[in-house]
Amino acid sequence: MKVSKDQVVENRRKVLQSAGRLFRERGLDAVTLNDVMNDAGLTRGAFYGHFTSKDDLVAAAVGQAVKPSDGQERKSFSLTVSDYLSPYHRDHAGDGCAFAALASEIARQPQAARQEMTDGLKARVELMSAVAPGETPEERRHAAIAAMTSMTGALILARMSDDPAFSDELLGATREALLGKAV
Amino acid sequence: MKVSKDQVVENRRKVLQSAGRLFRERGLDAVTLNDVMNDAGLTRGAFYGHFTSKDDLVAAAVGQAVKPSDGQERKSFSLTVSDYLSPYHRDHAGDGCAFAALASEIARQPQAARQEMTDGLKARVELMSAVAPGETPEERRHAAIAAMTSMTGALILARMSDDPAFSDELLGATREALLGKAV
DNA sequence: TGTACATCAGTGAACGCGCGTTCACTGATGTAC
DNA sequence: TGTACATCAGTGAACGCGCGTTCACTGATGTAC
Repeated sequence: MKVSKDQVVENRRKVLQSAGRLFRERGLDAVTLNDVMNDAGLTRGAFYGHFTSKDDLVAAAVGQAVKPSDGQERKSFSLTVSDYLSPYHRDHAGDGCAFAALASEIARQPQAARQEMTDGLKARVELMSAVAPGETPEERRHAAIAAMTSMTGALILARMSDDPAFSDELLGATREALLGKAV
Repeated sequence: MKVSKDQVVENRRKVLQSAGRLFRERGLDAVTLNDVMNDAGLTRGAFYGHFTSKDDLVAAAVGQAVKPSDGQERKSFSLTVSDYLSPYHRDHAGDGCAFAALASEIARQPQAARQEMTDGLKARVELMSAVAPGETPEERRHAAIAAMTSMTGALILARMSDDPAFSDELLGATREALLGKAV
């Protein structure tokens, strides 16, 4: 049955939110359109009213997921790093960093999704450059990039490891390298 | 038709090699058993004489792919980092680092594959600790881990980026952070 | 404002395809004598 | 060493399943008067 215009907007929002969470939790291929639509409270057939294909959904969901949430840009460098490399973040991929959860798969996706994620990463580097250590803007930007690549790699490898102590060690050693032993 | 015992061993080796390369190039889900067997010069039906399932192949291929090749352990720290973060490595995933290519997907695979990769990562950290900078063994081990997480993250994000200049910048800034500006 | 009707978002069954997996068969290997 | 036959790695057709996608239909919305 037809629904109100507001409901259409709300439904699309729910689909994108469900897709963003499920993709980050289980990966792109393991999540079916049925999974996404049911999670959003709709049925399979309604999908093509909102998106033209699964690829289209992936690109839109990634674009949404890499958009920095409010408040993120206000955190200090050391707090950003500590939160990112926390066991909690490792164990909750669904509402965590989209780069760590999806970058490998997005690398093999069509152009649209890659561009969404690339733009999101550039924006994140910009934000982080404002709080990263360094004397000059160039130094701060490079420190921001190095921090992003370190954190993403550490989270990915920590999630892969099936040995909890080793997983913790990966996070800890990476945090030390970025912040020094004191923190 | 039946083949000689030597040929059986050789065929299994070829299948593992093809799987390792194709998985790293295209990801686990995008590679079919048909792809792997054809690449190895065999047909689909022969697969189950060598492995019990695709999951079984994934675990075996990962175990093979993370085994350090000869000569790798003899490289200096700075050469290891420079080679790893090179555009060539970024653009040739098939015979490159299995952690960067597959860790995200292996995290969602059954126990066997995760354990193979975790053991491979532990071994790699050990090897790298021998050449990593630091005064004490603990410092060198932490430096080795920090280098591994940085390099893996940088390669993954550089492969994802659809902007070549930005991709190069990710590699370069990470290399500088690990080796200093001089190198 | 109230009513009649055209619109169209959502439903759920159906389709086609490609995948992992199975299996009856083939014919070269390797063993028993 | 030579020969007959049992073994079994590989073949390729077939199966069943689940996926992305399509479509005829439904019924609430929102517009025209």
